[in-house]
Amino acid sequence: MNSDLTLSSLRDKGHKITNVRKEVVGMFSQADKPLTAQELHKALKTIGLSVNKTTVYRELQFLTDQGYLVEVHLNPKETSYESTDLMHHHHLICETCGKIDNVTNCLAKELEEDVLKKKGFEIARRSLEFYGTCADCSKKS
Amino acid sequence: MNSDLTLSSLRDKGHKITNVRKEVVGMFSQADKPLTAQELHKALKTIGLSVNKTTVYRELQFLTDQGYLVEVHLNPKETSYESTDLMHHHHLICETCGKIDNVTNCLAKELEEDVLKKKGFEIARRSLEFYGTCADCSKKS
DNA sequence: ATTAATTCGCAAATGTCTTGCATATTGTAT
DNA sequence: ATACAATATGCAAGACATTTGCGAATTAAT
Ligand SMILES: [Mn+2]
Ligand SMILES: [Mn+2]
Ligand SMILES: [Zn+2]
Ligand SMILES: [Zn+2]
Repeated sequence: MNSDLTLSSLRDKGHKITNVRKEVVGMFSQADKPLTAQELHKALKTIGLSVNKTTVYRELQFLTDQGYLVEVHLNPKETSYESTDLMHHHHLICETCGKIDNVTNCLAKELEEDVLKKKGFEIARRSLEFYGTCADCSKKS
Repeated sequence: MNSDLTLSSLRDKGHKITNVRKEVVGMFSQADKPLTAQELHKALKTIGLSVNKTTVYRELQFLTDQGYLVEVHLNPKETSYESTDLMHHHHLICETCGKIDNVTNCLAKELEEDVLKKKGFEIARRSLEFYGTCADCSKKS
């Protein structure tokens, strides 16, 4: 548990609880994949909370600044975000259907220590994504 | 050698050799880090070849389509490119000074096979970047 | 109910990247 | 050298994600 993305945590830190914040926090708690500003905006509208896109951007900025979310760059078009509460994992991105799956195994620990200490480079964070074809899409071809 | 980014290779494939193409190919051959459209545009201007930014974008698109370059997404702001001729490597990105270094070691292949075959996911390409503080910047702090 | 701090909506601006179209350049055939 | 077809280029216009300014609305505490 990296930061505890909950309303009570936010309240404890003295942050205001707005309708948008409430819903966004809920969505990230339940999300099984990274979410973009556009996706959130649409999802909020769907549940009847019509909010301005700017507000969504500001909320993402806020939650990221507070350490509740991290940016994930899966494509060059738009930034995705996910909760920092999530267990360490990497992404499997199907380039055919777009589905995003997770790998919870960590593939890089030895590599990090071995190679990077030699360079004197202190790793703060890593980004590892696999692009390819998911099982479902493989069958269909 | 993945694709041979040279003028003769381009000629052999029937592609025209323009001044811009000549210089861009040269720049990618010598580059020790991924380059962005903006960086190329500036570099071309510096050597006295004032070309429109659109042309730079189109050249990058062209060389990527032909398999000479690959996109690298180091930050959410802009896309970088590098030659596919380069030896397999990953990036060390210093978040303090912006310097980009390479790691030529690769992830344990077995791990990829082990974990991903279980998911039935066929890996086409992987993206691995480390963000942190380089040796130089560590010393200064 | 007051009030201070924060958030929201709206319009405008940024910056990257793309597209349409007319013109210029390249490589090749004559 | 000339003519031609294919391709590349410049310029203007657009598409879009993301940011910013600012006044109005909302939140939480007094
Ligand atoms: Mn994830
Ligand atoms: Mn590289
Ligand atoms: Zn798929
Ligand atoms: Zn540095």
